[in-house]
Amino acid sequence: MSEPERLSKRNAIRLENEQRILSAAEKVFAEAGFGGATMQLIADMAGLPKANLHYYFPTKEDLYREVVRKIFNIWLHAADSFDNAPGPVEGIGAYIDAKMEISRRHADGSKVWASEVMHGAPVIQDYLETTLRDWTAGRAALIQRWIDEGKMAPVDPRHLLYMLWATTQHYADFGHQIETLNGGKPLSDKQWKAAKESVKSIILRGIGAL
Amino acid sequence: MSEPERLSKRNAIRLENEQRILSAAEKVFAEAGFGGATMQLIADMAGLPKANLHYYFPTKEDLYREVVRKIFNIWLHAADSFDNAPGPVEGIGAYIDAKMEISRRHADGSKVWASEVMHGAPVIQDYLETTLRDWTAGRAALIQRWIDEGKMAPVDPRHLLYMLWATTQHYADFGHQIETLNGGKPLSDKQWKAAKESVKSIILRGIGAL
DNA sequence: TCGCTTCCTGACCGTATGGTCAGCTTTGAG
DNA sequence: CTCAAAGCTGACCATACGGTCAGGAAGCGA
Repeated sequence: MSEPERLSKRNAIRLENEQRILSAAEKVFAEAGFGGATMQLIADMAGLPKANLHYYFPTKEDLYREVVRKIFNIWLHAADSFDNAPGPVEGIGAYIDAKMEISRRHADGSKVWASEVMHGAPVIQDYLETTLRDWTAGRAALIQRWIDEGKMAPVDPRHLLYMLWATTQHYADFGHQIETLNGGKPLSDKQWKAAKESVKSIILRGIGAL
Repeated sequence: MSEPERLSKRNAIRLENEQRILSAAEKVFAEAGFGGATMQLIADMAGLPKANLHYYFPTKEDLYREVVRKIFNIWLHAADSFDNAPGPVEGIGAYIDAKMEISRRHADGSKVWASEVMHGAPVIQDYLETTLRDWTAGRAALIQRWIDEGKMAPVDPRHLLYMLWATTQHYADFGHQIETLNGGKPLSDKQWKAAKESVKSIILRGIGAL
């Protein structure tokens, strides 16, 4: 995060293994939930002995917390799309694009995040009350400004944000359902593009920004 | 389901206990997920000895399956709002109302459903491939008809349906997040009404039906 | 009342899981 | 080259969990 990290063999090994473990954990937690996931399965998937997992992450909860933290940061970063936008069409449009891309590229992480929140956010409640609360207040204010400037219809900024989160996240969390309804096949590139366009056009028109 | 069920004391006891168990199970599964839920906890919450649970529902999976089936039926029933509607404003509007009400009244069930789908629908895959697929095809056709009749803009019916599911379900599944962002308090009656109106107005305007 | 069925439950069991640890190997600074 | 620190792991442990079962209590048709 801060230091450039001299790449000694030790550091390389550490990074490599942590990465393998986190990656495997994300998948297993997404597929089975926290309670259903087992350290043994994560270890197998990472190609390491179980005891080695506990060397890097002392407890299952520590590992889980790290996975959640990781996706939360990706999630927050998508907010950048919002900034420096002259109006809702660019800002919200870019945000939808970014979040749809996250749903596609980080489907497992998204599921872990959804699961965590659904179960009452036992390990990231503090993030919700600080970082997320601030983030939300900031964006709501920005949306309100756009409304005041006549760039969009007077909708409740909070509910608009919830709608953005819901619609984009849905393509990850309910991906299996969508896939089933798509004849059992994952959405193609073309279909993903169509999904993005659908969401954008309905919402942007819905808030009177088009 | 079929017989009027003579209400002998036995039947009464059976119904009462099954209800208590299903109700407790819904809550526990929603809070902890399938893997994290324990029969002991469900038993305690239902006020019955654990062995009694296994008398009514032989395995944890049997119990879980029943909980999922129950919410799925409620979910499907909301579809009735769609029917006999002269156009999208009435049909989709009523559907949003119905699904928002489900999110409010059956938040636990909604979470269980979401969890089930998120984890690949291990126990209700067949429902997705039959009942849900048919349901979706029917509604998509209805929406297409409305488009052809010029009652709304030409949007992709599938993605519109996904959007309806996502936005309404969000208020149940991510209820904890919304509550946190609402100062830690559940949405009031007034706020729920505002949520419904926000969703309806954005979507109906978004599909050019207003 | 009889006798069969349903309902109920404490005690028990096998297993899987999260986690520990002693002792090994590898790395790299001095 | 030395040796302390970091990395690694097979074997092990305590616990908690899903599920079983023998045997008792309650309901109820005849």
